[in-house]
Amino acid sequence: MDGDGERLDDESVIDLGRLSRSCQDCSLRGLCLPDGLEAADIEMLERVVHQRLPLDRGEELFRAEEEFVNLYVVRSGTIRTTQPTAPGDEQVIGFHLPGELLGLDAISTGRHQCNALALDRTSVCAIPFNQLEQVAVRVPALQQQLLRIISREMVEDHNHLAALGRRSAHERLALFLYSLSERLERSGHGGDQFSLSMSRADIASYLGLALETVSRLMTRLADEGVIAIDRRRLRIVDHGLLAEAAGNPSRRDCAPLRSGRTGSY
Amino acid sequence: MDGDGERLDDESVIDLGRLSRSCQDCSLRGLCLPDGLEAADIEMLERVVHQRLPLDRGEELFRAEEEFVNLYVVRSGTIRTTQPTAPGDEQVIGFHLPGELLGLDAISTGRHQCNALALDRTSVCAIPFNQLEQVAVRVPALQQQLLRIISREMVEDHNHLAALGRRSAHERLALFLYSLSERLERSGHGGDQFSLSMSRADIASYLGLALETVSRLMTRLADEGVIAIDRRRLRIVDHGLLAEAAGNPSRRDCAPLRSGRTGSY
DNA sequence: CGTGAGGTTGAAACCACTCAAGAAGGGTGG
DNA sequence: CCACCCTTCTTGAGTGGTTTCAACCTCACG
Repeated sequence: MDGDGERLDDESVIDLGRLSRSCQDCSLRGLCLPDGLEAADIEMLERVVHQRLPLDRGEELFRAEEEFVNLYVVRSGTIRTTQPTAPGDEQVIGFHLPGELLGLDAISTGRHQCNALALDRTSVCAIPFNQLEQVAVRVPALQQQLLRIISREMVEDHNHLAALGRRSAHERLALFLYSLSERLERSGHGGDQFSLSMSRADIASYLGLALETVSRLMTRLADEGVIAIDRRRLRIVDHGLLAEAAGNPSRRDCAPLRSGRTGSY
Repeated sequence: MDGDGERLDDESVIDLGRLSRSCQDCSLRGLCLPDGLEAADIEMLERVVHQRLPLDRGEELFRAEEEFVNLYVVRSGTIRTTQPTAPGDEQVIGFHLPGELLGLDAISTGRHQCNALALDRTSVCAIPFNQLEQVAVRVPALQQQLLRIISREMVEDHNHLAALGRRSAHERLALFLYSLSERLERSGHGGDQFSLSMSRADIASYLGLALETVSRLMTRLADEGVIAIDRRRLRIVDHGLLAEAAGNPSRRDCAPLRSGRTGSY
């Protein structure tokens, strides 16, 4: 409940000091709100952004129904957002990787709509939304950037909807791994080999499948030579095969990323 | 289709004159961008909004990949948006009823991401986005309202995702009819009895089901005394039963805050 | 070295899909 | 006005992909 407006104690500031504390220097600058802004504008933005204490695996960032105070940007780690459906049951809506904003769906009602939980040790920047709006009034470029980001989020939701609507379980999982790899690469991690921060149950919920189905298909993808998987450690063996299994998603993706070399090496 | 920048000829202006031509007088004011704005601000908004010639059933408002020029608000009728998936195949993403904005997902890339097609004779207001942004710079309330609307759209997408992820076909259809009824009522139509502007195939695609399944379940809902249906003419016989079949969606919308323990992960 | 959470694998059941045929409008031209 | 066609919708039968239920494995951790 509290925590949103908390002060950072000295210790944590020092601790975080090793990370870049300004948006200017942040390695995620190009993915985040500052993208496309002038230095002077970024400076105004910086003044309202503050870093939270890192969350441990399993800690909650916010819960549905809580008052909406901050938007958050993931700096490192992973945040899982879930939508409460029936009491005791929740649907995974998304996984938020470094550079990605979350909390946008709370703007409409002033209360969070979903639960946000750290799957890793995760650090985030908090951006008090009303302050952000005030800066945006004076910095049109920021306002535009905010809209662009929300719009991009919407496009991703629509792609996800299309996947849940028409694709087979096999395709869904392949598409999930494919886009996860792309996003990780974008945020600076190697996209070829990484560790899944989410459980099979999380993936299953996200893809609208049963946990066991995800498990089975994961081994099937491994058998097909598409990936190599050991518990949560994943390596993409053949990008071409993965793209194929995912239904060649490159055309649907908006970002004109260089198409990955499909070679195995 | 071009048409985005077209001028309204005299005839059409006269024709449309019978409808309220200003946002101030518009019956949808409370649902649309002007909601919450001062009269003076609405006036500024009005200056950039213009009405399009009504679209006939089956006419396209825009197509994916086209340059993004306008946002649109539905005044009357229905617009269906679809996302191209495989060549020759598309997934229905949403149905836009009077008072609802569309085109928001084009902001991110500057190109439309989906096809928008009129299911009825449909009239819309067009809002050139770059002009809207300029007005928003001078009218903070408009900027806030725009964000609120996008955010609301996002919440609806998430609800839809949750429905596709976990719910049975029966529940999905019930939920669809329930929310359709609610939205129609909100926009001034009677929510008890209305005509479905979309085909069974459209509904099926939207819900991630086969056309035949929708047809079967529609008659099943009728047999259960939930609805009465004759081709596209639909009447909701028992709201309580419908809500129940839909999984009591009202509780999710305004559930009281439940302060939970932090997640046992 | 037990314990438990997370993951894998198997067998059976089921829901929704596919294929297929037929019914019911709505429109068009004669 | 009727015959015809075409689209849309309904209904049936059979199939299959996914789920469910259940047992077992494996590793991390106290």
